[in-house]
Amino acid sequence: MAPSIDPAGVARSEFLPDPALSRTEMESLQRELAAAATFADDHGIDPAAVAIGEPADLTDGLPDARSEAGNSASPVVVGVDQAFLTPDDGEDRAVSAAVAIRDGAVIEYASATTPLSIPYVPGLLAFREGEPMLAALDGLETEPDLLVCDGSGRIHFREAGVATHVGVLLDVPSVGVAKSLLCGAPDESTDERPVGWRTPVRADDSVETADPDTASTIGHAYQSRQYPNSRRVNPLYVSPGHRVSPATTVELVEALCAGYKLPEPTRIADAYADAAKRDAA
DNA sequence: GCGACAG
DNA sequence: ATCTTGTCGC
Repeated sequence: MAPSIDPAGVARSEFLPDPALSRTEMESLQRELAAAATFADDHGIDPAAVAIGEPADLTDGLPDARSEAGNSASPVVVGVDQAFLTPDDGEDRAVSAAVAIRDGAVIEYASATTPLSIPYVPGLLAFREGEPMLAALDGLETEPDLLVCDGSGRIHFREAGVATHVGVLLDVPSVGVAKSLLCGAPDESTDERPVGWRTPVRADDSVETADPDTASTIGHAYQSRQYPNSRRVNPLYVSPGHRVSPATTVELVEALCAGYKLPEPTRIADAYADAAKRDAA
């Protein structure tokens, strides 16, 4: 019997990592996830409402979490990232970090350490890191209005990258932010572009488009940072995870970047994951 | 067979 | 992702 996806995420266990799953099985599960995903706006978040003006100062530790910070009516953006514990003997474990931000301030942190069941395989990242990410998100008291994941969403061979995988299982709007391109082709060369520049990333032969008629732009290359005289920073590759369109995805990421290459939610989650890893080690 | 590949 | 010091350039 074919697995079906419950919008509320009840069937999520079927889409979590399982050492017994074959590559082929994982790939077909991804096709189901892509079919269940929505690559159009269904969130009601105005990018301007989540814009972050000042970057967090991470030189002296993480910012304190203030649960009462910001306007309680403002959208909550949650950044998720991971670090890894690799003992010489024994199993690898993921240290997942989730950081909830509202009006530019951190209102909550949550982390989780989870054993990893399968190795990293390009295209199957979510089956390695999805479970750990969900574990950290489960520890959050705050309900996310938007998830910002490390890695791709729709920019994926089967249009089901980790941002889509997690977004669909939780049925929460999500976007994927990757530092390198998994597949697809940018419309223009991405070399030496100024901050704010963007170009569509279109599906190429390596992408199985669920909807050949409308699917062409699966994400964007977006230049979030550049140095004054040398143009050597690579762009970000952003793509819809779930319930966000490609165009809005770029707008949201642009609003969440505050001077650094990575959007603040993932930048802070990255620092938090490293700190949590230190404590665990 | 060769190439290419998020974290 | 991770192993790692200094170092070149904002």
